[in-house]
Amino acid sequence: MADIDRSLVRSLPLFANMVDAELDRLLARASMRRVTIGEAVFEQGQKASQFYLLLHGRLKVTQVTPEGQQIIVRVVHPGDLFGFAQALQRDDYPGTPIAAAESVVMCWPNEVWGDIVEHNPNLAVNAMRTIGQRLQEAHTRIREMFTEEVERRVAHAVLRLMEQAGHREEDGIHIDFPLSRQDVAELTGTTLHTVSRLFSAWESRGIVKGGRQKLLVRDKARLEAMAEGNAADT
Amino acid sequence: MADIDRSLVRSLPLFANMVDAELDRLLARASMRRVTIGEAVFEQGQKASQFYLLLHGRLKVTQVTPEGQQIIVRVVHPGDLFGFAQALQRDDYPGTPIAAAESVVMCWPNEVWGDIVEHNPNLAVNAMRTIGQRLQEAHTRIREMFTEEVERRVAHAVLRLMEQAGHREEDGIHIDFPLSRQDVAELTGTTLHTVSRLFSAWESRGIVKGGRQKLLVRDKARLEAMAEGNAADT
DNA sequence: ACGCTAGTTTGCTCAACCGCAAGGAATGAG
DNA sequence: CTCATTCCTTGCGGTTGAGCAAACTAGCGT
Repeated sequence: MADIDRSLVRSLPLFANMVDAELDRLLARASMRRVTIGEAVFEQGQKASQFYLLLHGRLKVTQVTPEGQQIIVRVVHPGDLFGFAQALQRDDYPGTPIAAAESVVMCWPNEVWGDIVEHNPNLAVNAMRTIGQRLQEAHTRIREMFTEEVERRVAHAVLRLMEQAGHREEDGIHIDFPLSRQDVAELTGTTLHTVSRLFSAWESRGIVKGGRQKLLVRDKARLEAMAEGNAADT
Repeated sequence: MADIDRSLVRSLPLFANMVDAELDRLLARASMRRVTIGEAVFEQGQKASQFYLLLHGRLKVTQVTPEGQQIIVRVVHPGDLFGFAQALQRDDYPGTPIAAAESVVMCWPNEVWGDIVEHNPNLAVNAMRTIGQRLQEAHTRIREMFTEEVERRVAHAVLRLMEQAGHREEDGIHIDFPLSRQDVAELTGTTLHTVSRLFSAWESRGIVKGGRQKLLVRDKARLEAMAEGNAADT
């Protein structure tokens, strides 16, 4: 297999305090894979044999309920680990990561995980932090679901996406990957109808500008005010 | 400080593969504390200086929204770690654990955590599994919130409590700690009114038997059927 | 350039569930 | 034993947002 360049991953916080030699040893065992839009990296329920790192692109992790309803559990951004099911004491993958944009992932066989933890406790600590943050996020989301109305939830979700995937443009901040109304609905626990209505209302007030699988935030401050529940008139 | 007996914690999965000497060393640095009903072990937002293990009793971890709404993030059962905020890259506690029953907790100063991870990667791995499971749970809950109606959510919550804190009795399974309607509401994201109504309806169908801060599941099968969405007639 | 498909907008209707309000039972304190 | 507190029950509107249906449009392939 072709060598993988160190520089690809060196800047990631996950590998921040790892010496070069160690890093190279890790990369030697990795493989890479391109994933095209709409393709799944692996499938929910499938036996977990590898763990992954997203290098480039964007993934949405979906789960399907027994009744067939689909929801988006989270969005994977470049630099995030995902699919490390065996670290979580289960042998199948709990969700399906689908490419929302052209993506490149890196992966290792499960056995490598044990070695990493043994030889490089630092990395283990980092990984734990990552999971911890994810847990925080999940709790935040639960709290929002419990206590907030749809409009505020959607506002929060958009703000979060903006932070994580926003890209400054001339007339606002653009979310950097194809994102349909349906996606936002599945992220916030509503229907695409409601999301569409909300976006329309916001657009007429000049807060955002929508498009097909596109979203541009023009007035971050007003959006934040709405997320905090300040009755948004005008 | 009085020595803490090894047998107290030996049976916990968290310490499963730790040698006696190591365990003793850990216990030597621990302190213990009794918590009475309604008392908080620590407060949300407070600076995190220690991490904890619940030995006996039951805690409900609450969060308060900026608007003052309270929700129960999770229930801590004996043997669970909690309040290990610094492992999650934050220096304050994200929630307030309140004793729902007379409880006994064990705690260590934060510095111990680093030592543990260094000297005993096994424990770190176990801890990570714990967090991982918690993340799973959170995702399950999110999915339920998104897709299920109140009745099914409450059914699920009750079933989960039953698994984790159920105690076989003559005419059903009793939930082993004081649990008000309000608590259930805060666990499932509804109001106590709705919960009360549901319990009444269930009781009249012989599925559960309620009481003041008490709940007895008489017909687990029917409850499960309801949680799965099978229209519950009769 | 054309049609096709997937994504989007919008209107209408209806049920679930919350909020308010008022009364009722159980537990504990004195 | 009595009172007070806390928890629980139940009724009644009112809203929110889901569900259904139908038209619209941007972009893609041929």
